[in-house]
Amino acid sequence: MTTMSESSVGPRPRPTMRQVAALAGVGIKTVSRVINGEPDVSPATRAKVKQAADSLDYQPDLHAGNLRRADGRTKTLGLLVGSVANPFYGTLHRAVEKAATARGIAVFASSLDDDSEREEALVSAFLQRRVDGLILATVATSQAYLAPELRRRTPMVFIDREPAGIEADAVVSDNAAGAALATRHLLEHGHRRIAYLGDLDSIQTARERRRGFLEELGRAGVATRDIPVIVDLHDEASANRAVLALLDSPNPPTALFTSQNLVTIGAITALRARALQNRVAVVGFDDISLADLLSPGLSVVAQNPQRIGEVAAERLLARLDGDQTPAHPYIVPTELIARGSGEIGPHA
Amino acid sequence: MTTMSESSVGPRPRPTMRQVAALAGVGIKTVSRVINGEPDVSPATRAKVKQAADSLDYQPDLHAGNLRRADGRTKTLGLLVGSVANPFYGTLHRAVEKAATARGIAVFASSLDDDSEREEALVSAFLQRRVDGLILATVATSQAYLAPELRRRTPMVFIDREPAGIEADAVVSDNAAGAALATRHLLEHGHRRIAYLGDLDSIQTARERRRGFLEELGRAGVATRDIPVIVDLHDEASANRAVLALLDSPNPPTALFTSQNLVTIGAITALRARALQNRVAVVGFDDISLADLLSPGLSVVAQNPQRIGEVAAERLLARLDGDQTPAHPYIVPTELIARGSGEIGPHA
DNA sequence: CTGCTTTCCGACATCGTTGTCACGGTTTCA
DNA sequence: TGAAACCGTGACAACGATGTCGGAAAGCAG
Repeated sequence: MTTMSESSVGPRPRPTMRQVAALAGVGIKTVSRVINGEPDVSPATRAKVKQAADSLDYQPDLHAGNLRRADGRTKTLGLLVGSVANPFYGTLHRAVEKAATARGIAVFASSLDDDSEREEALVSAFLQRRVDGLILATVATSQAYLAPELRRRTPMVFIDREPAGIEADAVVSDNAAGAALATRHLLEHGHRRIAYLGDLDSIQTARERRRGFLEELGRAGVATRDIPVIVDLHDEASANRAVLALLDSPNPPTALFTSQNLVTIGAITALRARALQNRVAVVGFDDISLADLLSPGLSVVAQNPQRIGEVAAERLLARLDGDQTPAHPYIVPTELIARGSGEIGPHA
Repeated sequence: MTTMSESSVGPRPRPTMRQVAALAGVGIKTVSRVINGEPDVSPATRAKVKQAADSLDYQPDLHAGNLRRADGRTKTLGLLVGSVANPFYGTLHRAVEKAATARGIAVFASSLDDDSEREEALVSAFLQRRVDGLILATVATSQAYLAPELRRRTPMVFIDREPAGIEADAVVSDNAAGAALATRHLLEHGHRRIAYLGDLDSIQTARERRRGFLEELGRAGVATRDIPVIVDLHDEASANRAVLALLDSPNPPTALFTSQNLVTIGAITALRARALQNRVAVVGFDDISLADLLSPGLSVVAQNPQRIGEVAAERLLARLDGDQTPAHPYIVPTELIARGSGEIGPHA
């Protein structure tokens, strides 16, 4: 008895075009034409087919169609970022998604978490799903493994870091110029003893920022001999320790340039621990939400993740549309936002 | 002349199993066996095939295989969130992704942006790509349109808000209890005139939070007649204005309960504008990064987006593994984090 | 050497869709 | 009035893989 009632509401298999065709009393190709909005179907037939499809809740199988379709496009794109939980990449992801969705393209997103081991596996997962293009924030030392895919004309845009071992479009912040901007700002406020607190030196962007910092000091004629340059800080705790050590040293810096979010936060915490947040200047690389509500407000060199995402998506879509211009890097400018902490003068 | 050199490095078409088979001198089915690690292939043949596949950079087409495969699984899952740029959903996304990737499942993510018009279209895009399951933070007033899909046994887990019009698993924060928690905290610190600042009343979770607030006041025997309850605030600016108006009123509140991130920030900004941040207590719903670096530190009722993502993924994967238990809601507890702003006593 | 398993492998149909083509029926035009 | 053009439609192969099944070769017992 339950059998009967169950079978009446039980799981209906997902309908195929063939079943829609049978219900509408037409050939399968006609259904295909109606579903895809192709011409040469009489209005009456069209209506019949639409009704049949609706009554069965028919959803065409995009991938089956793709198998046969001439252009072979899956209307799908792969996005590899550091972590989808990182607001920087979240904003970037949103921008990419916006451009993609406008063209009916769905986005696969994956997090790399600085694990170069996973990079190739995740890309392979995208490729097996036949994405139309890739947007990649890579971390491995070389992207040469992508060369065959590049030869197959799979559009590929690198973000955040430039690729090594292959030639492909890249959209990156101007890390060196941004760091120089921050440095000049501190110099202009009278600082000479500016400490540099950097991320892992294995990261290309981290090295770029350090280079920008040192070069700006050089341009200003400041001897870099006595400048504390500390690298390989990758989290809040290590940055905190490093800054405390600096502050407690015989000749502490009058200003800090922190090259990354977590380092910045660790540094601020350390300054507060010594009640020096209003006496030691800080400029951080990368904006932080609520930075303006801190006291003093946090001055930063802000990247523009939204713009990076927009440009990357624009490049990828252009390639998909047949753009054959040579690959080259796109630089997205950074911007100095003064909120207080960077405008503190030097105190003996 | 260029023709020759170009053809040698020119784009090679993506190889198929058939081509790997030809190169290895075996049948196509044997290649299939090797690629999928099936038994009954001699080690010698296996090696030959592997080498051929490598030399062609063969990547199997997951979707073509899927068409024929018995279980019909695409190893793909759809995640619909408010916005991938929102850190709350970013964290949740990361947790879902982690569980999925561990099983070789890729994640499609899409942002809804409170646009109920897009909801059905985005779900349809997922369905046409034959995702194995859905995790959805919905916004439309009814999810009845998903009933046919539910009958087809497509696993589906709702997050953040419970679905309307159908029965399905849901993983949500305990909004009412969390609001009550915040309210009790303020009551215990002696406040009686607590203003409520809420999000759009059309949002289910916002209504729940308001209910929790009012019920807790009721339990404490506080007359709600004179309690300012302001709703339909959805951004920083409107919250700011509302709080300024309250502070300038004849009988201003001694404490604020803000029901959402942006509202909280708008409220804090308003308090600072009147230099009252150390005299009027605030507890916000939802944690904010850097909340502990503000002065006073911001007390909040924190949700646990990571846990929500974990539970949602666990439920979905269990359903994929055949779990048939009846659908029901899972409640993820909230937590009060005291950092200062919520512990300010009432000032006349 | 025969007959039986076991091992390894490939021919073939098939998954759900689209591209090609041919067919019957109107309409149009010289 | 006949040919040509067009419209609406469906039969069929094909896309790249996997499931089924049968068969050749090798191993083994009698």
